[in-house]
Amino acid sequence: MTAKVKFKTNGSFNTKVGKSNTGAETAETKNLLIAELLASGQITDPASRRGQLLNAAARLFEQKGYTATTVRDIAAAVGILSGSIFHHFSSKEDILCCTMQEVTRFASARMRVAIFQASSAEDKLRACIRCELEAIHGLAVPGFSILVNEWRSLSASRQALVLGLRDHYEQLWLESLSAVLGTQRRDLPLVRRLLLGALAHTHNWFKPEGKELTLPQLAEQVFVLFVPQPPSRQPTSL
Amino acid sequence: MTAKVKFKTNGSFNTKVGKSNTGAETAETKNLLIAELLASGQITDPASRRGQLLNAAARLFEQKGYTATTVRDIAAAVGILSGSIFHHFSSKEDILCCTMQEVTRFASARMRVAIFQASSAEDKLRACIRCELEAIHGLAVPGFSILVNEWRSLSASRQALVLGLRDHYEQLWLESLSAVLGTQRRDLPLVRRLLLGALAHTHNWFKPEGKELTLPQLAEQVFVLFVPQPPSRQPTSL
DNA sequence: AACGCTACCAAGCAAGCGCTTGGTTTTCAA
DNA sequence: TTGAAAACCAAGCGCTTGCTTGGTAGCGTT
Repeated sequence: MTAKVKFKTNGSFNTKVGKSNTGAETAETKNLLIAELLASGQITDPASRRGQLLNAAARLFEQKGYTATTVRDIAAAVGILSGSIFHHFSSKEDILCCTMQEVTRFASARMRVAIFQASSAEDKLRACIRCELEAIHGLAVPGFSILVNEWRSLSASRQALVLGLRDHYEQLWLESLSAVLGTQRRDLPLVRRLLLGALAHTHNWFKPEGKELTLPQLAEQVFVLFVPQPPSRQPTSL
Repeated sequence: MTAKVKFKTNGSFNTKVGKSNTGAETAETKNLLIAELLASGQITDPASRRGQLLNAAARLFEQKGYTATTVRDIAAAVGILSGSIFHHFSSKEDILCCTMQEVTRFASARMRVAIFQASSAEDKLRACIRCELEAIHGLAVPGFSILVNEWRSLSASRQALVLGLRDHYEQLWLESLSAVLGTQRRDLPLVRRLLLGALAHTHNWFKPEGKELTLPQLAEQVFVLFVPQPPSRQPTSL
């Protein structure tokens, strides 16, 4: 279950990165990431039928919601009939569960790489925030928002399957937070939950294509708000 | 549309309040609030059939979700048959829309009273946070969470109906925030959205009946985190 | 007493749902 | 070339859904 996956971030991903440590990864590094996950058996080949179905499901569940998406929709998206789906998945809920698992694995790996590429502790946290925002708004991890929105659609037993993978993701956050806010702070889990909640909720109001507030700007604003700034930078009215 | 409702908070609600300005209201003040809203025609009489249906729908939508709740469920909850519902509402979506409107009106009025009862600007903001948390976790405003969770289930035209009422609610937040953080801060709308997002997300992890972290404690933690504290209270490692 | 109105019941319709079944095509290794 | 497994189609089953229809009981007004 808790397979010990040693991800090869040693020299593969930090080659093409220049000075912008908190920047988004290139398309090449993304493909490299997918190849790595594919080789380690963590995700399904997107070229296979099963992979096509999972990608289509992720997109449809994100757009229309789980219950509003029919198995006929998913099947039609890849050009097969609805009945044929059940040669790949045992049920509709199974599709949702598998989608969530692969999305979680991909998002975790992506964040791990982003943290690795950043140098300072502050930039690592910035990378996390930016990573999360990009995922939430569909710019990097298709289907990421269903992890929040469709959680209730999953039965308790299947929730447990995804929850195991989610632990690792949240651990990455905790480490990044503690490196900036200090390991002795006892409210780190609380801060992490509030921060992730604030980020998740941007899904309802922030539009990344807007010119007024770009995603990197939003990320920096969030960083400034959650991390106590040194008084030299902070304009105080006292 | 934007009816100017002059709520009589002059002397009705601040009589029974002692020193705990950020505390929850008593059952009496809640009933008074309902009576006021009922008299001003903002909500339906909970004793009427329509009111019973709206309350049942709010509870069921919150528990099971909109699509998972059938009109037969709602009808059975008040002891009538499913077909009879459509003498009170035009459609199932109409039920959701009306529920959201009344929930929004009630939550707005409740927050207005809480703000009024608090004295200092800091305590007014604390009251807002506590109000929101109590609403989110079903302790004060049944059906409040569907405003977030089931927003997508509403068509755009009906969303507009609820959105108009929501504006007022968010205005209350902005005023409370600006009174504490300063009116000159230009990121107030952003802070409000991040704060509301963080609070909304507590729905997924915080359990108000837990002994380890009570709701008032959580509210205070959130307040401390979002409002820059004076350096005397803030333990700095520098 | 007759009326009209509201609220409700009993029954069911049309549509859509997840999923099954039996049979056909495709794939690919031996 | 052959055989078997995997992948898929065509059809539809059983069920649930939101909603409709025709009729009726109750109630207050005139």
